[in-house]
Amino acid sequence: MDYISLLNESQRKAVLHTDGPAMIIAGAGSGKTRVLTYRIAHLISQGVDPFNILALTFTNKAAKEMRHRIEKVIGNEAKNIWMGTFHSVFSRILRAEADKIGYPKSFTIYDTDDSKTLIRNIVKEMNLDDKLYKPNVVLGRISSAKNKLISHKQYMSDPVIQADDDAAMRPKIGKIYEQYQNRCFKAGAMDFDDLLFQTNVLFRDHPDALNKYQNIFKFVMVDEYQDTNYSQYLITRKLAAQNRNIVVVGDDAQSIYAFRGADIQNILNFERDYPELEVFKLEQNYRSTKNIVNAANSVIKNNSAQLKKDVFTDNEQGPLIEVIKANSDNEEGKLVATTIFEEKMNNHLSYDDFAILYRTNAQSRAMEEALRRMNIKYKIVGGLSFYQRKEIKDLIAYLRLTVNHNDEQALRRVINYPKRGIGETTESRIFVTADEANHSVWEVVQNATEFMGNRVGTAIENFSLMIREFAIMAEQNDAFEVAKHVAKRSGIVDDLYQDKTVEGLARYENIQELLNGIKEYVDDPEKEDKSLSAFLQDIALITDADTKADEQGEHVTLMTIHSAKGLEFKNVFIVGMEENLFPSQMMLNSRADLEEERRLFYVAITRAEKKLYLTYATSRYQWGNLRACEKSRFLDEIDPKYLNFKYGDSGNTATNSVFERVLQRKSSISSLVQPAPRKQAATAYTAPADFTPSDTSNLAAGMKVEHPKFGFGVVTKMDTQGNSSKATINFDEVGEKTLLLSFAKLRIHE
DNA sequence: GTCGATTGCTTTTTT
DNA sequence: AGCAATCGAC
Repeated sequence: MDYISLLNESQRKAVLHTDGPAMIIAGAGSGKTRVLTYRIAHLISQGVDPFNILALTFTNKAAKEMRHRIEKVIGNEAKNIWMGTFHSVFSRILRAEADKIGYPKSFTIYDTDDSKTLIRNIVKEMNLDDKLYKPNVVLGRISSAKNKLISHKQYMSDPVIQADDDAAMRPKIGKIYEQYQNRCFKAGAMDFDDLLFQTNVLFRDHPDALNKYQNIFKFVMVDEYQDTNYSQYLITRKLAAQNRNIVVVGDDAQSIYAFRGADIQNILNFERDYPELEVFKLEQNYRSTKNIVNAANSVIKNNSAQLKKDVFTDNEQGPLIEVIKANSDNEEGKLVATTIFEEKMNNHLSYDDFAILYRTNAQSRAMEEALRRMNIKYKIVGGLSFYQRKEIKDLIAYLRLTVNHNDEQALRRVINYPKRGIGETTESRIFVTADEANHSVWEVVQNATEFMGNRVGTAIENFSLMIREFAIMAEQNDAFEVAKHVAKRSGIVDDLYQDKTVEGLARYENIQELLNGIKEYVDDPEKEDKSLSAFLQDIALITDADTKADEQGEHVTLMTIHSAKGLEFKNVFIVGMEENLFPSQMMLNSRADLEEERRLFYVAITRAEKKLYLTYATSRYQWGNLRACEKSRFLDEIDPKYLNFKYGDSGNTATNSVFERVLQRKSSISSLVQPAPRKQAATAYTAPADFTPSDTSNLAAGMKVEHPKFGFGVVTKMDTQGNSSKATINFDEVGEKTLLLSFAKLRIHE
């Protein structure tokens, strides 16, 4: 295959560069993936062994796609390339080298929920204020420390960090970090950040291991380099230290993961580390129309910190970008759905040609509803994935515990599910006992009758025997056989089968689906290791995409802008273009944050090939009540000559776009489309800041009271039974309510 | 120890 | 509005 002729000049130069470090600055839609795949193909055609190539991507999806494309060029050999996300590649390596750093070979990978639960437990055990030490905040601190390779020891001895935490009124985070790390270690578990952190530890403390992988990975390639953090940067630097054959591809304008520790500094570091570096710039966009490319450029221009780059396109001018204003989030959904329907019909398109992008997952709801109402098939990427469902996590927890008996989070999850009379008290006693007697938790579980009462002790020991049985079975059988057995024997299947509600049935089916998935996994001829342990390792790193997105007929795609990175669609809707939503409220505090938000907008715009729609609503439901919204500042940053305002506030003249027609139709059947009048204000009462509940022991009928949520009202009836009192109160706004005085916060007036 | 009710928190993005 | 953690009652 003569792939060279398919490339433009700068692409070709980048592909033909096979020796020494290089950086490819690739603008959006400039054929970055094409360059990467062809470069790998080229290396192999030059005689490089695919086993010596390491290609790191940011998502599983990207890895899969690239492998697929390389396969097309060079055939089966592509399978032998080391390709995957940082997390998946290095978890494989850690698995092989685990004993060197003191972890079990089949260590567990804690997902974010596991981490948060563990932190919650630790905070409780340390008797700290859980209002202050919220799992999210604490995990965030720990995570960013790990991404900078700061261990808990360093964390605690660093005066600057300590000062930060002190100032935030959270001086104990270092202590929590230490506890957290110890507990993970004892449980034989790594969290996402550990996969990278421990890889660094491995390479730091075991030069032989480092050397081994340096020799394997003679050629290193990193995609989306702008999104790597320090920990990842250091791994690649170490791996490439000997051969110096490292090529990174990135676009600083598309750096959108600073919140996860990604650091633009890595690009600068890169230039410093490799003075002999060659830089290639890919500036021609092949994806989008002129209007879209230019609009994107006019947006990103507002950022101060950018590498110099000039993205242009030879594509057609294309239609203007439509800006659509709606009155509510529901109307926004309707307008989007209707427009998609009309566009598809008029232009003989497929629903596959449409994507709806939003800033936050919560926005999908209104869109889904509208699409469903119009019978438009859609698919949501991301959000709560299959593996996050309770019943799935339950079964997985059994499997995890089977493979790793010390997995604390898994044990806690299933020791009393299905119910076997091991309650909360007993559970914490297990852990306390383990701690005091200096045993592992599993030792206590196995010999529970020694430590606790006979009845509960037997229950626990029976549980441990069951897990042992699973483990023995797992030595001889593949993941599917074990999982099938576990699902039955554990009682999960029975438990779900009892529940005849719709949701219960769905849960039952989900278990079946998981089992099917495991079956598929073991039947996959490309998987060498079909053990339960290997399976668990694999799925721990699967998040959203991979789950057969493309198989089920044509559909509109819905996702966050973050998950849309690297993808492209003919028609793109960016919805929720409102202040405090996009840009997000949380990102308005610093210039750096706002610029990241703007890059995110840039990414969103450049997903579109042919036509782009930007929509916003003037009101939207948030936390259960209606809020007025203002249109996003980002809309004003696009040069208006690329825009076509619709239904805007500035009374523009009619044109014949699909959208206009939609609106006209809308007004003619307004009774159908108008959102039902909402009761406002009634529930929107918010207590004044100085609200303090009164002592209600002398409350009596006729008194005027104020409730933080229901507002003002008059007590109409008192009802005291024993020591619990109920008051019936007629509220001005929400009518009569009966409240338990021991609960209700009431302020007595007059 | 379990169940149902109530509170209060969430929403930024992901491996 | 929706969910999880918590609380109170049986």
